[in-house]
Amino acid sequence: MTVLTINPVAPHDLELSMRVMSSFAPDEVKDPSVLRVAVRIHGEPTVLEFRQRHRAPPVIEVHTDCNKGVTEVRRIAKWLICADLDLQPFYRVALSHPVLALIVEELHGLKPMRPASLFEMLVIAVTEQQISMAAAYRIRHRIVESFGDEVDDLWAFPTYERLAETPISELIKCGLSQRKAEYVGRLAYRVSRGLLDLERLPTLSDEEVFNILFQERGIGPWSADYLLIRGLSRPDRVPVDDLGIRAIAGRYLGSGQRLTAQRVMRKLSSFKPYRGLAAFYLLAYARLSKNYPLTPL
DNA sequence: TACCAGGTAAAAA
DNA sequence: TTTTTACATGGT
Repeated sequence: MTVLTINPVAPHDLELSMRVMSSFAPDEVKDPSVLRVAVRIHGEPTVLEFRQRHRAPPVIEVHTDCNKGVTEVRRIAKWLICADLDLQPFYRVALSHPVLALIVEELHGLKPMRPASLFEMLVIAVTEQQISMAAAYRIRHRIVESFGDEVDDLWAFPTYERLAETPISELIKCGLSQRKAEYVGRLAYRVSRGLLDLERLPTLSDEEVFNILFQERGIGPWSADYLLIRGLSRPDRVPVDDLGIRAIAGRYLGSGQRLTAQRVMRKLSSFKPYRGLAAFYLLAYARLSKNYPLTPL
């Protein structure tokens, strides 16, 4: 058993972040004070357990049975919870806005959580195209339980090598359309052959990442931006065609009706360069509120 | 039962 | 060049 300590950039509220994440992905969380994730450390499926020990300054403890590659464990652990993300500059911008000021106060310390790998994020994006998040989640669940690796009671997401050698017909059996199954198979193949270099993306600018992803079959503008904001936590990126964002921007920043993509960007423009974080906070607030107490402006 | 849900590529006009 | 269409599952 290895235990290591992470000191995230303050503020960081892990339990709040977990509550928001689990509201997006209908995974039953047994103990809300512990985050448990299956990842691969140098290829070996391992469970990481996160607990927040102190609030200010934030201290988070990570437990794992993996006894090799402590450096890699720390890197992935920090990556998963966005430990290095500094929310303060965003908060300073948000506080000057009547609606966001209330929301960032309510959700102080909320950080997005990332999937364990950018390849998983690619598959998440493809599965969530057009269909509901619940339907996409169920399909992904079947993919994970068919081709992933079980560790304790959790599943590590399938490797791209595994999905690259999986027949398209097997992916279709998980509930993907013919087309999406081809996208996933092709992306897995291209990553495994080094034709699509995901490792390089974190070092590139938003536009460079967007242009690389947009060239891939099955990755359109929505998916490219979805990976940028959710997979790479680029704080200014907004998947502007996103139905959820268009609805929530209408509810909190507009008339109540779903906005057009153009109007979403107009409404978010004052949060530059943190438009994506602003959208994330709006979505998170809506998810956590049974009703929607903030009236439209 | 319909219809819509955090889009995309390819066909048709 | 722009517009239309097929597509998969799950919730309401």
